[in-house]
Amino acid sequence: MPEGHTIHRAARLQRALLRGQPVVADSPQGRFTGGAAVLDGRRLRTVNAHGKHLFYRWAPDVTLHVHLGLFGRFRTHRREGAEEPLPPTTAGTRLRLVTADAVLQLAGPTACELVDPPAEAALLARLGPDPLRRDADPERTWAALQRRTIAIGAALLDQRVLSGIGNVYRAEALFVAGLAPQRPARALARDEFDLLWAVVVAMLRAGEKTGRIVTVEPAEVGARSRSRIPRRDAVYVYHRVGRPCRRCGTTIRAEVMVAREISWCPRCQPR
DNA sequence: TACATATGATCAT
DNA sequence: TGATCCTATGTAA
Repeated sequence: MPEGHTIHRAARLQRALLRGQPVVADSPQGRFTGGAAVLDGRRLRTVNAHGKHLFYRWAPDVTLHVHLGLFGRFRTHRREGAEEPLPPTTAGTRLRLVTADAVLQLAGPTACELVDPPAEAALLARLGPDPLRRDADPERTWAALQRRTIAIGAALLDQRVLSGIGNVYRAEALFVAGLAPQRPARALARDEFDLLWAVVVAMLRAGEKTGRIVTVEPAEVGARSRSRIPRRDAVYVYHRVGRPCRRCGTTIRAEVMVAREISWCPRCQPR
C-alpha cells in the first residue's frame, strides 16, 4: 500500500518492465476506455515519481498521471513473448498495458488521467519537495514550516510542505526524531528539523529498497537485517496504541490529527 | 457472508 | 469537519 516509497519503487520497476516498447492498452473496467485508446500503440519513454504521483511519458507526446490513493494497486506479469496467453483480467482493472514481455494492470486508483502540460504543471506546483528525489530542497520545507501555525504531525501529512509521507511514516519519523506530534511546526529548532529531514530521507530510501515499511533498527528486535523483521515488529509506534514503547516501555498514546490517528511515545517524544 | 478497516485526497459546508 | 470515492484483506459471525 502506497506511501512515496511504493510509488518510486513502482516507477523504477515499471521503467525496467515497459520502457521503449509499444503497448497494447485497454480499460477492462471501462472507466478509462478513451484514455487507453490514446495510449494504445505508443511507446513508453519513462516513468517519474513525485511524492505519491506517477507521470508516464509516452511517444508520441502524451503524459499519463496516476495516483493510487488509498486503494490503488498495480499488478505486473512477465511474459515469455507475444504468444504467451495473457493472465486473466482482475475485476476492476482501470488500465491494462501489454507488451511482448510484460503486462501491467492498474486497479482502484484515485487518479488515472491524461494531462496536458498546464495541468501537469498545476499538479507539480501543489507538491512540496520529495525527499526521495535528487532535486529535493529541504529549505523549501523548512520555510513552509515557519509559515504554518499547525502542529508538526499535521504538517508532515500536508503534501505541499513535503511530498511522499503518509500516515505510517509520519508517526515513525516523529518517533525516531524524538518529536511529539503536537509540537508547533514553526517552533522546531533548526537542528530538530535537520534531524527530522534526515530521518525521513533514510526511512523512505529503506522503504523503496525493500518494498516494505520497516523502521525499527534490526538490533532492537534481535534481527540481523531489516528484511528479516516480521511485520508485527517492523514499526515503533504506528498502530501500537496501548502497547509498551519498544525503547522505554511507556504506554503508547494516540489521538486523531488531520482526520487520521497518530500514535506516539510520551516519554521518547516529549512536548 | 458480512463487516470493519486501511499506508489518500477532494469537495462541500 | 464530515461525506465521499475507490478495493483488498483480515476477522467476526
